[in-house]
Amino acid sequence: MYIEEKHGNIILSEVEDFNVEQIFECGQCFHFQKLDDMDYVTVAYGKALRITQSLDKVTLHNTDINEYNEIWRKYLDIDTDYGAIKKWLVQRDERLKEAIDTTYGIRILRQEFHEMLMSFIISQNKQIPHIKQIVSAISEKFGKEAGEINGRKYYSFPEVEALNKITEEEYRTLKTGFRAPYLVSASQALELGMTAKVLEIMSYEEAKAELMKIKGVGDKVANCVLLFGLGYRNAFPVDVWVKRIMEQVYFHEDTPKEKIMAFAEENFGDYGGYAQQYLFYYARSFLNKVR
DNA sequence: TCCCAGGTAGATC
DNA sequence: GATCTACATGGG
Repeated sequence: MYIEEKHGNIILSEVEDFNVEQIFECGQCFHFQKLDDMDYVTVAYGKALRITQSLDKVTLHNTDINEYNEIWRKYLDIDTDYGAIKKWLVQRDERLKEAIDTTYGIRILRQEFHEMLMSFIISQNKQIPHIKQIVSAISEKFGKEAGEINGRKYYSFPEVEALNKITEEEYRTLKTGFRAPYLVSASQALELGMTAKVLEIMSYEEAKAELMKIKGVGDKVANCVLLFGLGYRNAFPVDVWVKRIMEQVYFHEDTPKEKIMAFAEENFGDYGGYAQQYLFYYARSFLNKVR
């Protein structure tokens, strides 16, 4: 891969294992907008970024090499060798091949911890379009301006300080329903010093236990936060879709979540998070059509 | 009208 | 311990 700064953009050439549509549509991120085919805007770390792709050329619009190195390089997981990970997973288990061949261009985004915590609490028992809608409503009402692209303003997810001013009633007016008190308890935990820095130095089990002390954070939400917001790439969130696809591919019968998680830990190990995301997106693309 | 959605807490057995 | 259910809101 080559990087150059040109006309106020950062251009990545000869990019491998990268598909901007798959990266944003695969269900890991709720804070983006599709402008056109292979043309997306994402909001993270206080900035809005337009990303376009044509074959193996990826353009990060209106940014520079400093910002790339400080934010987007890690956010887009540029330094991880996905070719090697996919090869390892398929060698380990041939049954992953079809899912990985279909969703080949996913990258696990490194998103902000506090946003992942709040977003995945919102996500429970909700469909992705509605989750996106609530995340952008919260951001527009309580976040800061993160940039203007094609005449539209984008807003970052509120920082901890701003989150703490949101009442349960306000969360309810934002259509979060029964999750409103959960969101309040999560923002209190953030206020009391639960940060990415603190959690990152813990073991996976310790960090997960810490997250699950928050009311409204169970096993699945905790694993999503660990995977997408804290860098624990062994985390394997099991939701209805992952359960369905794992049952179809591996178990051929109704199987408890615990058994699925144990299987993933045993077979996918440190790469469980990657396997999970390939399977999740494949399940949503493929099982939808079969039904 | 009924069922489901990137689930979890609390009750009940 | 392992299951059952209520929980807001929206879409098919």
